Amino acid sequence: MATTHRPPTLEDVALAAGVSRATASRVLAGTGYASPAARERVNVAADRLGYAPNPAARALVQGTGFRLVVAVTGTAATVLDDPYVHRVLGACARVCAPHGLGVALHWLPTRSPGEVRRLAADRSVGGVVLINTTEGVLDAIPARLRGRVASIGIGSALVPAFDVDNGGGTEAVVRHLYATGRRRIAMVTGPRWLSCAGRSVGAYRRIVRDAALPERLVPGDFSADRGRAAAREVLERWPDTDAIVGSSDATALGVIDLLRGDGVQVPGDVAVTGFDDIPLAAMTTPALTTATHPVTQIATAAATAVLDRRPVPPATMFPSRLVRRVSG
Amino acid sequence: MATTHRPPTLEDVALAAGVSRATASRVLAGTGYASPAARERVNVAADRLGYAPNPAARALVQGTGFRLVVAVTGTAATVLDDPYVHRVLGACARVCAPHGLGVALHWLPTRSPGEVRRLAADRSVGGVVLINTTEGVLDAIPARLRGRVASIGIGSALVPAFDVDNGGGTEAVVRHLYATGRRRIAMVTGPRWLSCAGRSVGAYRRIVRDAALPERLVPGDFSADRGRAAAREVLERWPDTDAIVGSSDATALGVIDLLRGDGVQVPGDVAVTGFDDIPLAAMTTPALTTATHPVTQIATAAATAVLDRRPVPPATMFPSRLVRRVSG
DNA sequence: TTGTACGCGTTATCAA
DNA sequence: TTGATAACGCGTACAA
Repeated sequence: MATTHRPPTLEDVALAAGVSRATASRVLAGTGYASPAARERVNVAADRLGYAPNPAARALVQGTGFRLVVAVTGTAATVLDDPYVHRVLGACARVCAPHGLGVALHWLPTRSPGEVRRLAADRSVGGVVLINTTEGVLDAIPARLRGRVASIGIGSALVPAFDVDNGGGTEAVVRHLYATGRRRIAMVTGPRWLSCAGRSVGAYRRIVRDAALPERLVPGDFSADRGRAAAREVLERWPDTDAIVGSSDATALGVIDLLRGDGVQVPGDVAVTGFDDIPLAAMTTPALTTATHPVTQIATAAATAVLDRRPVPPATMFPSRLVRRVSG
Repeated sequence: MATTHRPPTLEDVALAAGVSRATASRVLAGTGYASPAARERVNVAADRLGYAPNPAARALVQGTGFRLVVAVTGTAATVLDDPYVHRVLGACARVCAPHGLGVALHWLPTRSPGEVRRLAADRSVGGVVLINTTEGVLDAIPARLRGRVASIGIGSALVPAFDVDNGGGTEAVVRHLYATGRRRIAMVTGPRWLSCAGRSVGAYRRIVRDAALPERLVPGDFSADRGRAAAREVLERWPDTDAIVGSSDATALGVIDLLRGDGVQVPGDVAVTGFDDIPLAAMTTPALTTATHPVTQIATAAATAVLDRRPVPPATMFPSRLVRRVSG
């Protein structure tokens, strides 16, 4: 009873089942031949002993890795401080837990897409989940990683995509503004290099064009500070604007802050919408009208695809759903 | 050039340095004897080859683990969805990265403190960072984990604590309210089982007693919903209250929401303060007066203590600093 | 269908 | 001070 409780090894299981380690391994890994009888005995023994394979040993022999790396593309390492990234990391961690794997966080500089090769060369890396990735990064991914990479955002022939229907979401938001009487709708865009942001801009342009509304675009970068600056720019260039579409909730909050500071009523004078539905979008005053995205679900799906190594469709789209609150 | 780029192993380094694997290991691990000459040659070779030890192999032979587990105590697994937890996870991940380790997320049920033993038994666990831990959990930690556990919150003889000076922070907040003329100050507490919340309550009681103010305590649980309910309770029991101290920012936002819904001016009629300074506390209207905490720094310190295995003081306190904004 | 034997990269033990 | 060598737990050719 006082003996140190060494976790059961494959050897223990094999011994208890009366077979060789090799047979036990084949049964548990589900690969190779094994008689039904042996199969049964091994499974029972493993269950009884509470056997769990040692990921370190497995990683060592297979060179398969024991870490799932969440790799974030961005211009600076500060992208790793983003709450959204942390949320994805958390979801991945929960998927990894039952496999005995850990997760890691890695910055992929926008300017040197080849950096991803270093990840691929690291034998301790079991898989990679890409965030905010670019085509440059996707192109640099070596074939060796095939089946062990997934992207939250755009994908490629090698990399399955798990993405939000940004275009659809933006469309829903803009249509909603139109439906509630707004006719001079401006948009604060996301960073130019991010293609998912491009889809939002595309949707916006399409709708205003079809409805013969003026196109009013101001560059942004998802930050609240830039939102403030953008709002000022909008006010100066087009004083009659009656709605501003933010490309992120932080952007929208920055916009609202500046507007109210200038005595502009929200949503009375100008409606403002966000994008993403961060936890506090519901708590602000006025509560933010925005589009909500199943971030945890998406991250879970991406991580699962990487860990299961089963064939997945090249692109899985997740809905972006309008959340009507007060601001717009 | 087309050869697959196998990462350098210890063997490669030893070969390049003209010594045996054993010597190279001793030099690189910093343990055991080695002549200055050999030391030099090995280090140079390792640098040139860009050698990094394979954590899987190391974990296998030492049984030391390749994952840092962030273990969160709470009544339900949903505590793992908390943005604060994710932030700690992110900080730990950044500390782990250079060591080639991954991080994992684990729920420790409040009701069964012994659960932590399962973590200790898992050989793949290199270390544990505790969040919101209880004395029950601390007591259940086996000695085997000594030096590989750190706690963000309370500690024990075995477990060094990395904590925010909650008492000091709450004191600063309440004193600030007093200094700005508030005399009937209520407090919405945190969950009872969390001892760090207890320190805040203690600080509050001490101050109101010393200043001969009425003590007005309402139980909370850090959530915005509970904040709303608590605010209603305060309004009913003590209608002349002129300040409400929230034990978290979410609580404060819930309080503000209900107050404004009832036509109570914030901070005109009632001042409201939060605690933690979450990213959006600065963006709400009115912007939240709160206490800010270096969460990332704290998590980094805790993770570093676990990974470095160097002796650390039993308790390291981090300051809680008042942030004066608009709400109080 | 099963078992033997080797290798994965590292650390630890021991003899030289 | 150094270098063989034996583990660590697992997967897998290869032989039986």
